[in-house]
Amino acid sequence: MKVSDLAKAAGVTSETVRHYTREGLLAPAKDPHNGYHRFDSQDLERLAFIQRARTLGFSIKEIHEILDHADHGDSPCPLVRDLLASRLPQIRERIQELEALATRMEQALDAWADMPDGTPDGHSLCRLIESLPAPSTDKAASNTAKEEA
Amino acid sequence: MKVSDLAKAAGVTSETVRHYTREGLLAPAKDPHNGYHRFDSQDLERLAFIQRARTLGFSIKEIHEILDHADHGDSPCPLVRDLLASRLPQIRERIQELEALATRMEQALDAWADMPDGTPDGHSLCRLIESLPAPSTDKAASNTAKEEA
DNA sequence: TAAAACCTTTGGGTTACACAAAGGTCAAGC
DNA sequence: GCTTGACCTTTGTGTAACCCAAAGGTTTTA
Repeated sequence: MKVSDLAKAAGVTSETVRHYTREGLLAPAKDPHNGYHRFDSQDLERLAFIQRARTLGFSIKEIHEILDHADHGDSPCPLVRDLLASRLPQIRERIQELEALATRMEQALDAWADMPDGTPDGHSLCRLIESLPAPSTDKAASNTAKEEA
Repeated sequence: MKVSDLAKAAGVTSETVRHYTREGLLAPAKDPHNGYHRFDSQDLERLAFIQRARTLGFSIKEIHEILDHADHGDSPCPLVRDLLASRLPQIRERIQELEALATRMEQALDAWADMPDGTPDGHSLCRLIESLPAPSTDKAASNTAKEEA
């Protein structure tokens, strides 16, 4: 199989396949004649494995470790369990943060009715935002607004 | 105030202040003698505004737009409302995804008891992961495992 | 056989900073 | 006055997981 064949079979883009290949998660043979990558059914299984691991929240680097273990004949399962166990509370925490964020957003929208769209007057840019509680200046806390695309 | 003074007053790092300055969110005067940035109380207010906006999930680029509106004498409030309204459902969706992720992780951990830590045999890397449902190869769906640090 | 479709590698873009390096500045103590 | 340490500047690099464009070779197809 060529790149796009594998990509289609797994439901990802060719770019993703190339990315994993660059990162060493997939190690296809190369056709000596034209330099094309040649993937086989094992690569497809491996890619399916990667996709499943991604749905568990594992990073590419972690999946790399897991695959390395397996490639060395060691069971990666204990590693997988440890990673899951340590990641789960972080996910829960992240959910809490996002729920708090959603709540703040809703409250802000609800508060809209009670506040005029004041033109900035040098003291206020947008009262809606300025009426929020000040983010704690405490180093320890505050991880509230991490967003991704 | 110098960089670190402002940073301390707002509870952020000096690097963050410099970052916002580079990005144009803050526009301090420069001491012609030594090239040091000079921030005043308005910059502190502006920085506090930025922090509050961040807690609402706004990106730096969005905050830049909001501030530009205000700097031009226009009320940024309608913009803020539109951004909030369009972002909120995305946050809700993200929460759903993370909850589904947490559930999968828990189920995986629960399933541990029923599965041996098999050494990889060429057919199975880690049965725990391979027993997961296959990620849909459907282009439309599937955005399950976006993680950040 | 020529064009369409696909392959390769290389390099840049995305987010919001953190961090290191190289070099100038400033406050304090001796 | 001078050394030292703390702080300032700009510039460049790294982060996560890809996406996208460019330049140039290959394969397939009409």
